[in-house]
Amino acid sequence: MKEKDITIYDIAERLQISPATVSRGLKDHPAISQKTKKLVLDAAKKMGYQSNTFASNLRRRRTNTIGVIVPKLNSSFMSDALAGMEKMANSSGYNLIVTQSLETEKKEILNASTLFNNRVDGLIVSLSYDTKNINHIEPFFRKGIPVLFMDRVYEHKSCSTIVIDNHKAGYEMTSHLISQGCQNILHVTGNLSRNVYADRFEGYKQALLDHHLPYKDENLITNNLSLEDGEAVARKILEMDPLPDGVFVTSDLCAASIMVELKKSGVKIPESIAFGGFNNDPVSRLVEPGLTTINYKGFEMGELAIKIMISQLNQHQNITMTQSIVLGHDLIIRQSSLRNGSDTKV
Amino acid sequence: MKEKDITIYDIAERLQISPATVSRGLKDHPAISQKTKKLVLDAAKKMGYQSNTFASNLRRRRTNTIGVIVPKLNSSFMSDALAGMEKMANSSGYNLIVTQSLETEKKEILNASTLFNNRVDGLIVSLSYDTKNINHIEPFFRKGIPVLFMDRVYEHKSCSTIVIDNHKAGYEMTSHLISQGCQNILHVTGNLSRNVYADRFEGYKQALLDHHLPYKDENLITNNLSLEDGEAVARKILEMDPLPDGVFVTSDLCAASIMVELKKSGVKIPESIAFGGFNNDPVSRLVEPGLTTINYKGFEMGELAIKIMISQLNQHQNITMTQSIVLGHDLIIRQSSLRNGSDTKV
DNA sequence: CTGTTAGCGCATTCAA
DNA sequence: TTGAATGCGCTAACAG
Repeated sequence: MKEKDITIYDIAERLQISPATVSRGLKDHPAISQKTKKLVLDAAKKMGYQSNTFASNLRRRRTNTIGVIVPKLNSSFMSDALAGMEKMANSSGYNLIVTQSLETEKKEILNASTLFNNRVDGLIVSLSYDTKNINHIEPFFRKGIPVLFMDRVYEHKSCSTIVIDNHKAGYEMTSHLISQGCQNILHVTGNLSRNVYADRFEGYKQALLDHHLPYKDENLITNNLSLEDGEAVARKILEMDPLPDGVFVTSDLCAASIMVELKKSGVKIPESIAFGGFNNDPVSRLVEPGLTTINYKGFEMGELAIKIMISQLNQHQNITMTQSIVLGHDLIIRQSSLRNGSDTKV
Repeated sequence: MKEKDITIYDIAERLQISPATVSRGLKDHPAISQKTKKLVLDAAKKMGYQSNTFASNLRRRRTNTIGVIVPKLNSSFMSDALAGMEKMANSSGYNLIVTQSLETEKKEILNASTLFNNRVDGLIVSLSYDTKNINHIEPFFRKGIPVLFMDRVYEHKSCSTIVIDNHKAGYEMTSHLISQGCQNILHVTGNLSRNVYADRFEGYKQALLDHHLPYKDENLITNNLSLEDGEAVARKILEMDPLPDGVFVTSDLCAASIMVELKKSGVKIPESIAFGGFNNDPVSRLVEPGLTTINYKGFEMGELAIKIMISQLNQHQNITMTQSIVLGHDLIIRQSSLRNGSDTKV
């Protein structure tokens, strides 16, 4: 510390008024004359005053900070969501402390504790792959700190949730593939103990059922949806007899990886195998053929998450109203699934 | 707040000892007997004590928090870098407050001020597109708060920097294209007032010079490197006469977008036009033909940034040693640039 | 409208 | 090794 911080006391002394008045002048306190307010503001600027957020937090018993726990920062969807959160939070005077669980329950628990100690005003969580329960969130409940689950959710009476209709999305994609003539559709997805994958899977099964197609266990493949997993799936597919005629992958990146690998072996897409992905990742536009996908915008979801959180923070603490929001999505049809001209955008 | 927080006073009362002793027991204070330490720790756990970070921060005059300003959270490189930062920070007991400038100087200034008020112990910055100067960082310098620039840097005596050798990378990519027979290479890049783009451009020019090829102003295109920009570039290319025989784009996403668009018009890649990108984005593996690119791993850069920052924080404040790190990169050669078999991996 | 007073919870003197 | 006392900087009561 080369220079000492300027405090409201310094300003008060310089202006020969009380620190309390300075404090009021700095904020938009109703009980302050325009004159002294201007005086204070001018002096503050001239003296290079910077408010000490900690002292203020300590006194006000709130931090204007929202804690975030996500599985991984570096996925297309999550980084979009975070970008949306940051934008909304920032423009509303909130800060974000961002943490990632790296898909492990252990780190998720650690992060929750850190954020709790940091007295975040609210918590936004997207669960890790292997989280079993939410005991680590209990302290927040006990203290009445709003908790919001986003995307990877856990149903709990005192939490808001924000998701898309994954069941419907899964149903739509599968139905679309069926409408294109697919009868033997592989489903490649993530850990089914997470709602997003479980719901999409249910949608997939329901669509088969409604179209009088059999569901087969061997058509379900679960993995981590990485590029490498995609290559492995492609090799697996090539050994199948008969080949599937459609593949529904709940990640565009993984889908693209499978496609590219299959094409190397001469498989025609969509003629032999039609493809559907999920997320509308940029890659879905760039892979060839263009990948049919579910558009599911993270940015807006992030913005909305913060918006709901802030509205909850502004309510009277005792009547916390939780909300369950289902965000819209849409099916974007590209070449990877088009085997005849008879389909329409949903 | 449904329950009141437990404080060290509550523990002290319960144990009939002083708050000071409790405070010592909770930390690893040297002057504390193992016996009372255990007593305190047990009581704390039983009572559900959670330390109040703010009070501690206020008292200790440090926050164990590092502020981060990046242009955009949601780019492949940045989210990787953030993931690396979060991991390293978290495992070292630091929190990250993450903000984005959305490529505008205005928001960057705002964010800097917020982070300053939050008394972050250190600041990591990657500059926005249109930042002209770093006056907004001055308060940090004055107060002796370590500042580290990452990737998009600004040379300043009291800042550490961490970059890759962009000049060399640009040189290598261009040389590689030349070695493949390209003689008329387009360069598509970002705002040249940012070091990363300026340096790559210089490398490009130097390579041309060294290979006795002319540099032409009309072969330089600057834009925001988005998918849409890529499509526009493709249209522009199609109108050129003669067509370029090589394109070096400093973003894989944009490069892929150009390639896809050109292929729609029947341009053969790499036969007619060879391509080189930058960043080793997943898309570079998935686009066809595979995109030759510069591998430049964000995750490690993020980890390293935090590591350096923390080591600086642990130094005595008066002898702050800044570091300038140049991280390695490598050229990954894929089909998009291969027009003969005579090249080797650099 | 402004001033006085009294903590928020913790960590560090200093003294014992 | 422990305790008492103090103040980090700010803001909310309360009083004027």
